[in-house]
Amino acid sequence: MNRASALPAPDFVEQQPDEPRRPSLSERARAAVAPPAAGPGGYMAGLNPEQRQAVEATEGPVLVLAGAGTGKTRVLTTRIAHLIATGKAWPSNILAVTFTNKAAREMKERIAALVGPAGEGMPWLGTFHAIGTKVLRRHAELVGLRSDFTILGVDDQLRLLKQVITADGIDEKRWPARALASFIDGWKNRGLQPKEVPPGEAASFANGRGAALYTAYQERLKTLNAVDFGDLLLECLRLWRDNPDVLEQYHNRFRYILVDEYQDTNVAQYLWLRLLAQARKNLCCVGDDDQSIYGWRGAEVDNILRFEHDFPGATVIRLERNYRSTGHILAAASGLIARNQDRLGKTLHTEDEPGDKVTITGAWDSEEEARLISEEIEAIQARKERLSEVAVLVRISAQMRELEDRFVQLGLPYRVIGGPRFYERAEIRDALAYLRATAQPADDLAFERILNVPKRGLGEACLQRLHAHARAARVPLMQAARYLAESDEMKPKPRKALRDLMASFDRWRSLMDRTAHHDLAAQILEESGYTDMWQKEKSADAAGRLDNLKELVRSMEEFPDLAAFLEHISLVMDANETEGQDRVSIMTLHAAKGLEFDTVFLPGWEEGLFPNQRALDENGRAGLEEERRLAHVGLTRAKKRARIYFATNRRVHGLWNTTVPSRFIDELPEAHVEVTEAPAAYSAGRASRFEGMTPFGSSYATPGWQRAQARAASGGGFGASQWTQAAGMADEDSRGGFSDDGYSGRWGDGSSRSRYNEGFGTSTRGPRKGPGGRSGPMLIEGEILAKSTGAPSAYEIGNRVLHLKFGPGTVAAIDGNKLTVDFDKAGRKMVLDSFVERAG
DNA sequence: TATCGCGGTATTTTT
DNA sequence: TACCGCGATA
Repeated sequence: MNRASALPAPDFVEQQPDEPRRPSLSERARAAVAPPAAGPGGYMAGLNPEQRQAVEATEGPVLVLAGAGTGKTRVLTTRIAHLIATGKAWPSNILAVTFTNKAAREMKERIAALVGPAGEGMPWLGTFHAIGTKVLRRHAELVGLRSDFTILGVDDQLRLLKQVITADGIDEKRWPARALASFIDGWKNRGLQPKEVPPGEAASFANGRGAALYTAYQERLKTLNAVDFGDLLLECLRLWRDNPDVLEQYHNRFRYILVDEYQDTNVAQYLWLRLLAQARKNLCCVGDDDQSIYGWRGAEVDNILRFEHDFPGATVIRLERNYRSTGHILAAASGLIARNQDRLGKTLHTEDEPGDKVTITGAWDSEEEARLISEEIEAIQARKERLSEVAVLVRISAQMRELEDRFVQLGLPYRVIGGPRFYERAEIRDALAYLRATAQPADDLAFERILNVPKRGLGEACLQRLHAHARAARVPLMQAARYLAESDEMKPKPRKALRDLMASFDRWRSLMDRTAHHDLAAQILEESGYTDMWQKEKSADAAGRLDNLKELVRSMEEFPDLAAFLEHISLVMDANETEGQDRVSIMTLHAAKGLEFDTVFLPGWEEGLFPNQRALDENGRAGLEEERRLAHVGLTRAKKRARIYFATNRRVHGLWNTTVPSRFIDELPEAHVEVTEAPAAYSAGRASRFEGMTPFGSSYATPGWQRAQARAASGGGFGASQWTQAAGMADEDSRGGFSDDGYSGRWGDGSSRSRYNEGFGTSTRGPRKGPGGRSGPMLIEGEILAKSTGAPSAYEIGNRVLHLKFGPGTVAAIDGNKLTVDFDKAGRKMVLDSFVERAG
């Protein structure tokens, strides 16, 4: 429904690229009727002085350092409105770049709200990649492509690389395609074409074959008329450098350039912007060096740190007034980030009240941590606060599972944000491959992908044969297939399968101009046996996949034809957000950037996990600082409450490890933080306050679960300082040598750390198997009972149901709103009926 | 050609 | 522990 507006409108009515576009009639009429007003009550209303300055400094290079919650997007959108309102530029003269489709969409909406109805405004507002695509499609022939080039997803890219590697006679097991992909991505991020790769780096893959493989890969892409994500920027650079006249067109067109999240730009993007901005120099970059968390993906904090140097005479404006968080939260976050050396430095302040202090809570293990969090959330729920204002932000997705398990048991509604993107999902890419193969018979990658999906007996052997023939005859795979289906080179069975498949493609292709493209898509998925394949599959996510396919078909209606759909699909499809329901959000810290919640839970603040050992090992101080920025991002997501947790024991790759609280905890300014008392329910062991609290505590003779209780009870007894003392030795080491030694023992390799944990069993097969062991099930049972309403269930024994996590199953017994279900895959479980739906 | 079981591996992931 | 990808099997 709002997907229509969610997808950037296909730009069918573009003007000629040569001259700056004249405003359309409606644009002129609208401007005449309702000019946005800058005065009181106008678009400038409510801006603070710095924000206003950022809006009005239209000429020359401008860097807006916008701290978390300081109204960054507001400035950006108002600035665009201002440019338009003052007649300095038409919407089509403004280039506004974002990183995500979501950000682009939001900006579009907000601008529409400021300057007038949506519709044709801002044709050049979009992601780097979307705009790069648009540019390339216009000048494709100048970089050796056709304008209908396809954009490869990561999986296509990997398959292609695998082929390239094997074709070079290299053992793909020793030199995996994934590794090469990350090399190539790295080079592309830095704007390097194959011949520009430093020899030393090229040598590090497959005994010096790196650069050659990169070259071969690029050649394969050109043959296939395809590009990968990196090329969308890289090819623009090549285009503009080799064709000054084309670059000049864009200089004339883009009179003002705005960039969102500048701290996340990589070298290629920097070069891209510099080329475009060099003529008029009206470049406005908005960002926050303290929120740069994508260094590992090629983002260069340096771009923002060097801005004044790169663009001489730049105006730098700092937005430091925070409109989001209460005082203590902001002060805690500021105190933490102040420890970073590589930063331009901002001091956030708020006029809001101090509010609650940031809390720190220690838990015995990750299970208890999940329990404490879920209990707090239940309290929030009981207070009738909205769950959509609550988020749990984790460092790594592996942390999510325990939380999810817990939430499922309690019946707490949650949603996981992130995960695989809609268009990256296997079923979507398969469906797209069918459509591509139908619309573009020369699309070998697409054809190869679906040749044996669903299984039709056309396996590896058949594919090899097709390849051989295609290569020999220099024709696309599809054509080779057609030939082989008629020749007698193949055994009867596969031959018939191939012939049937080709007949199907012919039929679909003949329907293309007679059938609505979305109906055709549905028909293709049906007749190819693809939907059948998932219907037969009994796994938990099969139903979801079928839904996704339906969603895909539905979203096609928004486009005029198949070609238009395929052109835009790879860049703009978003995960279908099931909004509207009141749920707790669980996501990684990375995914949380740009969001805000009343209450934010931050579990897992432990050395090794957060800051992450690997980040430390691989990037030393820079890695540590990026982790610290991540912590800062996490804290600044909170409007009213931020709660930090750490667990003393956590299972890593299946082994139990004893952990030390994160150094970030000790780095928080004490005045704005409090260490929580354990909830009354767990105060049974209060006396044993000093037991079980250190990683090498004396209490290991006590059964695990008892220690957990004691530990929780003593929660308030030891502040950060006590921890520092208790864990002093480990702490010192971990601080000293994060890049090479001391505590370097990689997490999960107990060897070098066991000296801190003598007798404790750093890595065991489960510390909690003592008598009484897991008191868990009992407790859980109790909770389920407590929540049971006793109301008659809507289900009957024998009903087929579908569960969020466990997949399809049959109801075996009913007790109020509790169901006992025999799941096809997961076995017998007891679940709340609100967690299942009827399976058709 | 499909399936089983073994071993290796295990951050973060805007496009 | 859990998953994935590959090689050995039927």
